[in-house]
Amino acid sequence: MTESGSKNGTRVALMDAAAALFAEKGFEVVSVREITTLARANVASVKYHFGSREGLIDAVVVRMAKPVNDERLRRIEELEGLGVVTVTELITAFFEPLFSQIQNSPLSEKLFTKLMGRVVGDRSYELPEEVMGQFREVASRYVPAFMKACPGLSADDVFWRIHFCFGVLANTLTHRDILKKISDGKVGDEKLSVTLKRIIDFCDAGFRQ
Amino acid sequence: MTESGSKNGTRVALMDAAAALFAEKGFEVVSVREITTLARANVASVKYHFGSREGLIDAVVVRMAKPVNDERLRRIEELEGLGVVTVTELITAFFEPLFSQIQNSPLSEKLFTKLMGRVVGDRSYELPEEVMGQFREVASRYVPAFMKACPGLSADDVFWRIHFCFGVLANTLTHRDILKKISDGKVGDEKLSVTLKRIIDFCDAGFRQ
DNA sequence: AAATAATTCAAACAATCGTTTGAAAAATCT
DNA sequence: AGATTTTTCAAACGATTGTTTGAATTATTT
Repeated sequence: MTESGSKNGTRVALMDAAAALFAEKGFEVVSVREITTLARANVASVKYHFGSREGLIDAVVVRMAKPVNDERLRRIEELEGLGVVTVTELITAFFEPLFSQIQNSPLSEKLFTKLMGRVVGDRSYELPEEVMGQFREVASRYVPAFMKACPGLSADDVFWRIHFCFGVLANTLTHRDILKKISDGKVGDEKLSVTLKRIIDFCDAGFRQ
Repeated sequence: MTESGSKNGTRVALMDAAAALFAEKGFEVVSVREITTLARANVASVKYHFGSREGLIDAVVVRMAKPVNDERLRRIEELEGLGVVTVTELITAFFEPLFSQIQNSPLSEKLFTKLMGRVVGDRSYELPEEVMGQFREVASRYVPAFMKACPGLSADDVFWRIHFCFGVLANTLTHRDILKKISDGKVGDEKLSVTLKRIIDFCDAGFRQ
């Protein structure tokens, strides 16, 4: 009944295996048996530790999204404590937490970004209410900040543009391979930090118009 | 053995039903029996007309993507025949064909846009090679045009920014409901043409930076 | 009208799905 | 140590998956 530590071996093994498989193939097409096989655990362990397959998915998503949204909130507070805030700073504070969590993840950079893209963008999967609540809270903090940073923008404008930024992010993270295919292999290989800068610049310009 | 017309009743009924269900739920989670039930056809009709479930998916995707990509090619030729082309014109020529096809679709505007978003953005589904080839062709025409319109941009830059535009589009089309949830129902209800203008403006600014 | 081809149909295929069971094993506590 | 709880396990559950069959039906051609 310990909270964490050396116990929960099977539990985290299941989540790690599930995360890797979800990243590679998507939430809907990975079976419980695939997960338990990769985790070297019994089929029934999913029900025991997470109640159901859905419970496992939710746990994986929450584990990934929680620290990101927490850092988003931490960073906007930090920004607002310093005085006037620019759009560029807000966008950076919104995006960078995604990438700063890569180090803390059991997944490789590639798999982590893919999974994150799926969490943000995968259709046919309903986000857990806990994560939706986190997004709501993040939005409730960032939207007014964006409105203050861009006088003349309505709340509608800001919501839509944040939504657009999400889209850029989600599509970029999961679909670098498609870019490679379309460009005949000429484009798509670069360090993640370079890509992140591209994203931020694009969204920054789009936001400010 | 006629090409089209009053024949192929079951065939198009299957595609219409499948398209509606794919739009609503995603490609991976719709069963053949769901489709055939909605189409009032026999289970075996999918194998008979399309070879397999995959074949049906591909047919639905091709039917949707083909005219859009055709119009994209038509419009860029039209533009280039007129002389100097601006980024805004290119982006518009790239996006509008998506929306001008709504009238020709058996789906409602809402379902059509959702399905289109899935075609562009759904992970865990591999696009048919035919459609990938179309995208390649479209890219091979638009990328040089964008480079000419934005002196100083490399091919890398252009590919990435087109990729970003795709992301904005895909996420916007399928996830208007999420925007509504996050904004507590305050944002998300507006005519499609208004949203399209938002998208174009955002991408236009992002592209030109 | 007879013959041929195209299409539909009910029924069953084997495979896999998520879940459940109840007992064995391991870990923890008294 | 024994008692108690937590965790694992093999085996099977019923349901659903995409696919296949072979005969019945419909449409087309001769």
